[in-house]
Amino acid sequence: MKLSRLTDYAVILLTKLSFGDGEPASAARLSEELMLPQPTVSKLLKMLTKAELVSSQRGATGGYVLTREADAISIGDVIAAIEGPVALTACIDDSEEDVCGVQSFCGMRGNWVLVNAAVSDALNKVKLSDMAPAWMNMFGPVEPVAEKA
Amino acid sequence: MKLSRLTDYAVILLTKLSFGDGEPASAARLSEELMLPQPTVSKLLKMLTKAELVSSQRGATGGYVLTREADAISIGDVIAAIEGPVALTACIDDSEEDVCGVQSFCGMRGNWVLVNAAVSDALNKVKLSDMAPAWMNMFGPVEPVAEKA
DNA sequence: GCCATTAGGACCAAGCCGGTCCGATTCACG
DNA sequence: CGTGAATCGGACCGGCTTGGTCCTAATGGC
Repeated sequence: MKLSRLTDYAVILLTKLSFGDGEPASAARLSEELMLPQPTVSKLLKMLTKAELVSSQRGATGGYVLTREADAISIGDVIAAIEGPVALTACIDDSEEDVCGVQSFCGMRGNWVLVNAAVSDALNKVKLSDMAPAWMNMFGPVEPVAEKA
Repeated sequence: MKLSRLTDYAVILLTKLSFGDGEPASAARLSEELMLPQPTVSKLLKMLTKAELVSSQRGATGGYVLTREADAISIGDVIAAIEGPVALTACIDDSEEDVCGVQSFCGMRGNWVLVNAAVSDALNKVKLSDMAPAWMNMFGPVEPVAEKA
């Protein structure tokens, strides 16, 4: 039981953004500074935008910014944004009625909900701000990239 | 974020076994009574055996039996047996050092461990016995299958 | 010795994951 | 106000893991 690397990256991305100075950070910039594959970063930012964890600014000086404070974003939010809602068993969250051919057992699902809630709770307890340790300063808060000219 | 159907089936299987009378239940029998695909059931039982959640008895009157009481088996155990240990991020559990090309961020993983522990804990709190509601008696405790003759 | 049952492998189809691309949109600047 | 460059946005694709099937060998009861 593990979660995808995308989610891992997403947390890193958001953490990085939380150290920004409010100026929109471009996908290219983030990818470079975090040493992550560029297209993947773009895709992630896209997902996070759709989940409204970050807001996007198009155009020349565009980029991405967090929509909320780092302590208002939980790991559960990120996971939900990237991997979909936390639904341990199939027929928990929405629709999908005939997914389980074994309707007779669906009574058991009631108990799954408990497990589900427990996990979600655990996931939501940890905020994004908790993931950023001191060493994050290593990267410096968006220092001017002196490399092009 | 969801877990595989296999795990779901595994829980059903184990729950069913917990209602057995101690007599080994064959894979074919279980598959029939639970209306689950036979080969899949076999595969699952195999996995569960390897994880030592059930013990197998070969030969003519063979079958599978739980190795422990239902209240001594947690959902976390089952998940670990089917989907591998609960390791949310890549480089948490064992070896695999160069999996994350971004070594510099591994400091963040320390916090993942917390999340990991929280989830594991939540998963281990729920025992197999908690998943078996009253209606399970519907199936009856291994009543003689009167259908062939 | 025969039959039922598990053990363990090889094998295959489907779906998701991770990654790459190109087009649509917006702002800066002249 | 027009041009252009830089940005986001969505469509596309290969590859790998997952879910599921099958067959053969080993084992124990009868």
